[in-house]
Amino acid sequence: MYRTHTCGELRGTDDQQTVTLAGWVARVRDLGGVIFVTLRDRYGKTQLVFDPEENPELAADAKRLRAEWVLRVDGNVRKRPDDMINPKMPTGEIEIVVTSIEKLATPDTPPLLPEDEFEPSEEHRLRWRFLDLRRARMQRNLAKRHELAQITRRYFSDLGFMEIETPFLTRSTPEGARDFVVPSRLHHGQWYALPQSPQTYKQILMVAGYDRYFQVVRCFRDEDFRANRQPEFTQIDVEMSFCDPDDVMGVTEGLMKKIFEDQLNVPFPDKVQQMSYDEAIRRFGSDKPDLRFGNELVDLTDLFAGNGFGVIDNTVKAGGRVIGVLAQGQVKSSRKVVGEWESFVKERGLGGLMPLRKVDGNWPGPLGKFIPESNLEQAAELLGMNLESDLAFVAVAPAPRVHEVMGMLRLELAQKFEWIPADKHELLWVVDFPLLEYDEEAKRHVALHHPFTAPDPATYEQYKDSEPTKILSQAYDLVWNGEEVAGGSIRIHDREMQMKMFNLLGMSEEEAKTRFSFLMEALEYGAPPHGGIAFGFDRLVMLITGESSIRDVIPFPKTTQAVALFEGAPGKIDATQFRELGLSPKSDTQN
RNA sequence: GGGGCAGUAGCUCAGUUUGGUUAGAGUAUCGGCCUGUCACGCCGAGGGUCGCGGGUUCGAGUCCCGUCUGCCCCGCCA
Repeated sequence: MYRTHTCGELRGTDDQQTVTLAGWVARVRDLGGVIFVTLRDRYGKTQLVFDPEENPELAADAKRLRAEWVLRVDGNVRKRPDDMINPKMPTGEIEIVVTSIEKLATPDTPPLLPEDEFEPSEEHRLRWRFLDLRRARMQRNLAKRHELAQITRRYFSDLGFMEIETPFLTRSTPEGARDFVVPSRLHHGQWYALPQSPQTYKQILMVAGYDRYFQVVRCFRDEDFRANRQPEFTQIDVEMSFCDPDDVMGVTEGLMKKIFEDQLNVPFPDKVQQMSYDEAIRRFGSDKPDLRFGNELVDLTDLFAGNGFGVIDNTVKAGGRVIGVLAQGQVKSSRKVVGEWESFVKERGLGGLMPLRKVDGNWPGPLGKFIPESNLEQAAELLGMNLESDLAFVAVAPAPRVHEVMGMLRLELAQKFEWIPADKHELLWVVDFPLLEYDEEAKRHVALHHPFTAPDPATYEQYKDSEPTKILSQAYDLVWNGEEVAGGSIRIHDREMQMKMFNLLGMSEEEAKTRFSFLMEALEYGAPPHGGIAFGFDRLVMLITGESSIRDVIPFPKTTQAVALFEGAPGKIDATQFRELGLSPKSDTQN
């Protein structure tokens, strides 16, 4: 038998028991006589003791133990004297008086010590992932990940949802992110694509009558990566038939309530507030506003325009807006610091940033030069400024870019000056998204959500032929502390409507039929009204564990260059593989 | 695609501003001492392609150019 107990379970009440433990050597503390060894497994750590007076041979052997050796030990549980209890360890009341050791593996010095005090670079951690994953924090994170998957499956199953798998080898579809593609060996010149999400499959499952579907599923997108964006990531994918947005939102809130109450011990709001996309952009410059702090954007256009300030007047005439944001307590910011904030917005496409503040009874800077004092005072009032202590930043630029950038500034200021309370949780639904936006580069409309999102009927009728970007959609995003944790919509279930949507996206009937044949076909044969949502599973786990990087909740993540440092992917393939696939490598990429 | 930061001992970092003797510290490793530690402590030793390539210079970890890797931001990501 390798073990009778794990390294995390023995307590004072187990005193005198004969036990066998197995695990990794975390530390050896050789005091010259008595030797302590901390043994680790994923359940915890337990202290082993070797006393040379009781067993000199065994103690001599224990002296030679090294970090990360794998041991099986027999021994007796001994309750520690009161003054030697380690209150920081769950097993701190006891230790094991070892009677025999079996060394199951005696590795050389490892390149990384998986103890919390050592924090190697991320590159190193990813290169030696199997060692890094031994650390307690990573084991806790992956345990939380497992737990959330279990909660999810239980929750949806109890509500009558079925988990149904959908293919990973599917066909490439236009719209949306770039596909990862896989060459076909049996059909040279043909390619599979890995799904960006199971979107079309879950809609087809609705047509097939599986009226409540969910799946914890991997999705793949070949775009440029960032913090918290991986080429493959996991979604909790949900779809239901005969539902309106409230049904989907209700089901979504139910899972969030479980997460809040059972995982975070945070009360869940009776009613999750809703905010329109338009309002979110106007007030926070973002479609995922962080409501944990104020400093809302304030539109100062009416106060500042028309006073002979050229930049403002000209920009406003061309449709721009003047937007201000409060920076409390910052009235004394130096010219240099203000300049740094200006660089921040300039890097994001604004022309400049003007400080608004009163110093020694004057309003320094360009605003004070052109804008009447009463208007400046009204602006300060609207921004909620305390003129003794506060500063505000003002920018003028075309909307909505000015809102977006000032929203980024708001977040950056909040982070820098620590305005966000650590224990606060703010949830909201963002609704009434535009259905379409105009893509200047492609010279056509593109779907804001995806091309299967149902339009809001009223605005559709009103604007379909005149101003399609004013059509709203039946989409909804759940935002938690400024992070989008779930997003979904009611889908188009009518073939004609779907065809009109493709037309709005600049696709001909023929094109739509070819590219979305299977969906169009399904919509022809009795599609129920349906809708759904998808949660970003990795992000949820990150928020639950309190981690700040998605990579710390994914066992084998990729770098921002989409490289797997541990396995070494992507890698070359050999000439035979090329031949079988009917492909010929460019000379410089062949082995 | 654009920008920022970083790369020095197995690991984490200092040294780069202002070029100049033998590149340091902590930790890990090895040796010695130590009987109640829990990041044990003390003494000592070994350990370096200063990411890589080129350039400037009498002399480069330090300055210049290029390049690779990691992280972060903008764009992108329905």
